[in-house]
Amino acid sequence: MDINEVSKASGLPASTLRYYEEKGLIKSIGRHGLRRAFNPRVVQQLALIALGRAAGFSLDEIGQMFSPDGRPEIDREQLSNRADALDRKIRQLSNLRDGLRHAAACSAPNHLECPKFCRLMDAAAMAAKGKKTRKGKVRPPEEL
Amino acid sequence: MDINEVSKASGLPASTLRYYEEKGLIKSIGRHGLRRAFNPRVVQQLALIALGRAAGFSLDEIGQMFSPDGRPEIDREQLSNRADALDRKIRQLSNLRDGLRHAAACSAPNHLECPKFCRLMDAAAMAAKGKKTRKGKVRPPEEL
DNA sequence: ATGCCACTTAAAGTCGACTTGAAGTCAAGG
DNA sequence: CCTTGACTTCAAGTCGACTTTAAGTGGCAT
Repeated sequence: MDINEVSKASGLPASTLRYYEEKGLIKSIGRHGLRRAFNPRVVQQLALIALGRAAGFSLDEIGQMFSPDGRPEIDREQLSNRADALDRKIRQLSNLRDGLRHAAACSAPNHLECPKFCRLMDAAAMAAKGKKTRKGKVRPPEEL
Repeated sequence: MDINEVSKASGLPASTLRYYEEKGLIKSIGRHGLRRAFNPRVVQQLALIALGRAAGFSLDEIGQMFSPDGRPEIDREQLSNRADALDRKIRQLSNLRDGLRHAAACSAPNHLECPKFCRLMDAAAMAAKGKKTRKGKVRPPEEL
């Protein structure tokens, strides 16, 4: 597959594919002249990468989870830690969601005066507070 | 409260507070010489802002949710949309977590060949793919 | 009155994840 | 053979959310 085919199949712009290759997340299997040739497997790899991004992992972290040939082969403890981290995040987002849901329904003039809202928000905030002033950005990379 | 007190109470560095004020997310209620003076209410406002960030809102979006004086007057529909988006994300992350969990336990040589892993990953990927924006159609107001 | 120093500002820097631009290469069609 | 244009590289630019830095200010203790 040439880069354009992969681009179409994966939905990612060619520039991103070059960038990912440069970063070592994927690799091309050869060249036709200048042009990269990709193994079709790369498409599934890219799906996995997108998934990792969606889960909030950085490209570097993803690079460490999947060997460049696309096989997820990291030590099971790390895998398990990731799952735990995800679990905590899920719980936090759940509280947040409930808070938003309630805020949308509740008719208190000021949400800050609604005890239910405050309770839910406190729960969500609590989970967020757990981590020390890490300087990572919380903003999710892709809209899901 | 001076900026340092707010900083301690909120856990945010003073530089961030100045930045937020510059962006119009919070405002100081006066000056003592050069130094900003804050109303203690700002601490709760900051908690709300942190929450908004955690929910995936940008600072600009958050800025639009608060009336100029800081009272949350959020459009309920937007709130509800965001809750829905959060919900989809939570489901996706849950699948991902289960996938990781399984990968940590499963002893298949290559996870991509494990049907259970693939199934979970597909489910997670599906959630990501489902909201593909078709051109020509009005895009829903939410975007997480 | 003097000097400390926590605060101030404006501007520049950082970081991740890309995107864009300029300049070059080369397989294929005319 | 020559042009075309999709690809290439490398450098620089962008964006959001801050942080850092350099230079300045002014309340307060001495």
